[in-house]
Order: sequence, then structure tokens, then C-alpha cells
Amino acid sequence: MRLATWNVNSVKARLPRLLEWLDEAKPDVLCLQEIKSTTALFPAGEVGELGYETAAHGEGRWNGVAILSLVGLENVSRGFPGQPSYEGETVEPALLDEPGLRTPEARAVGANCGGLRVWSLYAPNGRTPESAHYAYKLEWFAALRTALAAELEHEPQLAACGDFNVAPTDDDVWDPKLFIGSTHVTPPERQALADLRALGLQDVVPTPMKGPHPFTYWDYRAGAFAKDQGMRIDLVYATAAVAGRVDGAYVDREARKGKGPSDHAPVVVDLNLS
DNA sequence: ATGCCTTATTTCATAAGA
Repeated sequence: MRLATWNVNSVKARLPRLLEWLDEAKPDVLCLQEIKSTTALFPAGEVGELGYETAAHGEGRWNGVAILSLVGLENVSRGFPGQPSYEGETVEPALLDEPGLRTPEARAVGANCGGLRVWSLYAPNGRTPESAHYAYKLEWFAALRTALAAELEHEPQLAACGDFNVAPTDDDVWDPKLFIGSTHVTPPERQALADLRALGLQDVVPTPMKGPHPFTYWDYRAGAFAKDQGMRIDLVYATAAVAGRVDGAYVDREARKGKGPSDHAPVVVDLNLS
């Protein structure tokens, strides 16, 4: 089974490249993040022509996740139990009773695909360590840990894939000195990843294909991709039963090149599942 | 040090991303 995860930064803007990539890489299961589309407007018909079933979970302008599968798509979960809503200082108290405002953001969708329990996850950015968004990010990870712990009681083959918005180590950012004081590298964020690994999930580190670091994200600005000034924040966290069946894993940096790319590259994991 | 790009939207300006 070929499993992949890709933050596409708008499925609408990326649709030609998504279809091209599906046709070329032929993942059996693809987790998408930042679809920036409603569930209804996801181009399920277009990917369906390539044989993919779709489980989309979107909200419109921001966020949004999906799973595409050639090998079945069952027990779809939109969001996870206990997933927090953002209730930061930017929400007017008088609006807190508005329907929808406190609905959890579309940051998680799960499904069973060909014997594998798959999650497509888009962690909150956090903005700055002082921000309410940062506290929300840590709450989100804590709730995710609880939800995954419950599933792991009965799902030995599970892969939590997506844009975790945390670089696990200093080797996962192009210049650690420049990230001092920034989100994505703080000890509490890295501890949140360690807490997920403590559930028995293993970080499936991909091969970079070029250069020493398997970065998965490069800023659009300042020629960051050409200078390989990136970060590894798109991760596949797999149970031992899955991680022990990895035949290979790589970052498809070709997908970051050319006209109209996402700022993230896909991570591809080949599994030899029983 | 923001914002050297890019996206979507209550669009010709803003919010957000990481």
C-alpha cells in the first residue's frame, strides 16, 4: 500500500497539480490538508475519475482536510472526540452563542482504508508562543492524544498523517537559530509530539531525495525552496505494526517545483501490510 | 524583522499561513 500526505494549500487552486500527481505517484491512500474548501465543493468527481473515493471535511476559507482512497473508505470520522474549538480573545463574547462559531475547525478526518486506520490531520499554527492560538494548539494536541489513545485500544494498524505544524528536532528546521522564540520548535510543542509517540506511534522519517534534510515545507518567499530553507512539519506517525512494514518513504520534492506549487511537498510511505 | 508569496473572501484590502 502506498500511503501519502500532502498539505495542498487549496484544493481548488491545486486541482490540476493534484490530479497530475495522483496519476503519477498513484498513492492508494492520500491524506490532504488545507483544502480551503467546503465539504460540498471538494472536487470528488474529478478525483473519482481516477478511481478515488473521497472523505472530505471542510469549512470554506480556512483549514479543511480529506482522505482519498483506492482501497476502501469506511468508518469515516469528521473531527475527533473532545476536539477543542478556538475560543480566543478575537471572538466577541456576544457572538459566542452564534451557531457555528464554536464548532471545532475542520482539522481532522479519519477512515479505515484497506485494513489501515488513517487520520488526516492539520494542527493549528499557533502564531506566536504568547498567542491564545498557541494555547489552543497545545489543547488540540492533548485532545488528539486522548482520542488516538482510545482508538489504539482496538486499532493495531493506525497511521496519523498530516501537517503537525511542529518540527520534531532542530535538524528539522533549516536554521534553528532563526526559530528561537517562534512556534513550531518550542519545548511544549515538541513534548506534544513526544506524547503522541509515547502512545506507541513512530515517526516514519522520509528520505529527502536531495540535500541532507527531509524538509516538507518551504516558504513561498525569498527563494526559500531554491535555497532549501525548509522545515519538516508534515509527518506520518504510525503504530509499530505499520512502521515495521515500511518498505520506503520519501519527500516528493518534485511536487514543490514548477508553476503553481503548494508550499508543502507530499510525504510518500510504501507499506507492505499483511 | 516582518511578511520578500499565495490563498480566499464580506475583494482593489485584509487575514492567515509557519
